[in-house]
Amino acid sequence: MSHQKIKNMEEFAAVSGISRPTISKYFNNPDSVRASTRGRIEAALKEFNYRPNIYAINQNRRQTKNIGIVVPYLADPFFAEIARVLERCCIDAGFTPSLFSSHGEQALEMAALDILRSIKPAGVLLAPLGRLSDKKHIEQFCNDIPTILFDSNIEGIGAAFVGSDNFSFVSQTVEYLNRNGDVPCFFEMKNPANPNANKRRYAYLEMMKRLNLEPHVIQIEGNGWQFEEIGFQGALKVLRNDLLPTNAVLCSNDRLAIGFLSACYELGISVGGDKASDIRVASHDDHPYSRFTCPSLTTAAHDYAALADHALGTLFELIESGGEIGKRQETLFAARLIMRDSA
Amino acid sequence: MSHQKIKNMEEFAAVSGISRPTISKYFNNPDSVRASTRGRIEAALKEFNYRPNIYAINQNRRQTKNIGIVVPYLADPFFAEIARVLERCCIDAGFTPSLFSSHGEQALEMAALDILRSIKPAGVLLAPLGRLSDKKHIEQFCNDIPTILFDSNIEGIGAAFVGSDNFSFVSQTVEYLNRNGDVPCFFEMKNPANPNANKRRYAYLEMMKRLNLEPHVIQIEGNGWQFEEIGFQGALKVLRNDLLPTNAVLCSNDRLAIGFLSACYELGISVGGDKASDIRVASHDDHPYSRFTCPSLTTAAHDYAALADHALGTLFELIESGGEIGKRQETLFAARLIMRDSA
DNA sequence: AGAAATAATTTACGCGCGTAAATTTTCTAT
DNA sequence: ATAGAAAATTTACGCGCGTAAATTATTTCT
Repeated sequence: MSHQKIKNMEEFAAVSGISRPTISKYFNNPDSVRASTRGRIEAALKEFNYRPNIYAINQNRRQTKNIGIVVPYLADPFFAEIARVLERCCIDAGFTPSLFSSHGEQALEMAALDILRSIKPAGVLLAPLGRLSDKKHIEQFCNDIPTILFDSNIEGIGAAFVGSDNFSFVSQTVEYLNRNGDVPCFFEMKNPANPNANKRRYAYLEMMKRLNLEPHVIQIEGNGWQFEEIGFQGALKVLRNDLLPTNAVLCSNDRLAIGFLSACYELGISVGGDKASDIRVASHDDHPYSRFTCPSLTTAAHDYAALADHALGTLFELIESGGEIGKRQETLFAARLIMRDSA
Repeated sequence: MSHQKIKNMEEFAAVSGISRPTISKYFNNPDSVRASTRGRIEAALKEFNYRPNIYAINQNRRQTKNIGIVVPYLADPFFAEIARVLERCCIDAGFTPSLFSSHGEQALEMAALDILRSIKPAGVLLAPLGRLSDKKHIEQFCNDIPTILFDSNIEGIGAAFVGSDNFSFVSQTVEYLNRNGDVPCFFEMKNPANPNANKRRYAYLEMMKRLNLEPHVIQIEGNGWQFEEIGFQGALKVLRNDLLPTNAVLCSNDRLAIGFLSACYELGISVGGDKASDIRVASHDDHPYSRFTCPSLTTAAHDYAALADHALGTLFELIESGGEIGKRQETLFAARLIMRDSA
């Protein structure tokens, strides 16, 4: 049964029989006080259930223990998953993560950064919207607050970038599709929001050149983050008008592919890696649902854990070094090919 | 070009030529100062770009402007979507939402509540894990902080509950499946984490009784929040062993249905509302991807906006009334049937 | 045991703001 | 123009904690 309600550190110091500055020291770093003292404090803590006021702490500390995480679109399971891993790592490292989603809108990305500013985070992990981002706004933010960009790069902005090696992704899928003689065409949005999309197109073109094959890029209309719908509508148009130049389709990302497969199904076009199927489809990202598409989707997987580890590791270095980390580094992680039924 | 950096409200008061208490008043409520004064403050604000220190504000205010939002599993697009709507409403109402995901784990749900405690939110919207929740812990939290439960009810806990009328969901889908003579069987997890699952089963049984049909409940193994995988494996087992009692399957939720459809595809079982198909499948939730399954999924849709509106409306009332709102109310929203190709 | 090193205590100030009371200024209505 | 109301100012205190300096107590080592 816990005793009277403890109001502040002063009172807690009184009931625990330890001076307030020592209590304060303990909460900053439990190991900074003698073991016997620590024991007495923790005993009192059990009995009285006191927690320091986080606002008073953060007002006075030079640095908060907050880490901001901003993703462009949280309803995209890819970002939900990466956010989950990042949050966990932050907590394990003794930081308090704050998660924000830009929901695909520039205004909300800016709003998220403004709120982040106000909570004075020790550091921020930002996956920018990409093309829609207000780069000046982000640059100003990065000048004031230690920030590491991930997933979507903006040249020269942020202390570092951690993302995917898009060439690794595309080279593996292209090679795989081509392994038994199919010529892959590339299916993407005409105006992709995410710069990875452009990198993937370049990688596709480069790979086709290396393989001495003629490249075919199919660019569909559509804006925003409803990629499945965009892929679906785009695929309907392409398939109905028989605009598919080859019988192997490489989608820029899994969400487009989900729409593409849905359109194939609707039109009665069989998809699969076997000879009997009309076309083969592969993609990139290993979206959590790519296992459950019909047919299951052959794709290239991110290493979520490695990406999260490295991004946070770099951020912690940055924080500890007081915001100086030397030259801006870009780290890219390779893909792992996931072979399923669609190709 | 902005002038020198303003450090605090004192300095901002100096450069704007207005007294600090008036500035403070302005930030608490811009309409509480005379229009001419407001104009001068906002002019200075443009020029100097000052923002009050949020920690100092929250330390001294009786109430923060924070609202906590906790969902059980953010990688579930249903919760991602509802969180998105809730966040938006909070911001529009002048509050600062903080989003947390329990990631399907009791420990993380408790951790989220503990962090929420520390930021002393004006109110909290909590969608509990359900069966996995530590009810005592949640109850204690609700005793201290104005909290409204949503999606998943815990009897008697929280100031109010806002959720779905599961009978409305199930009655519509059952009736629809039965409209041309099919007898729907009910496909669900044996140990569902979410209490809605149980309500849906009861609703199914009740509806079958009313229609004078024999009910068939298929309960599959599996734990956790990987519903698609659980539905997929469960469906494989059921379909391979020919355990399907009828040719119309009503899944408890769309994520299970996504797995079910994937299994059907893999086994070459045709799904659809037409005569030629082997079975019909329907479900509940109108998951963002249910439009893109193969075939597209007939389901019952939530009214996200109404749910969010009402939950936040109730929370604001609760906050304004100082935590007293009278009797605990439970509000349930009806479903809207979405007819697609799977049934 | 005593000296040196380490840890805890006492004392005191400051962080940036909310807020209350008393006073002065400005506005509104007659 | 003048009284009364409304708004702004002045003054002052407190929130809960970080943190620094000086002092005292405790531990560690020879």
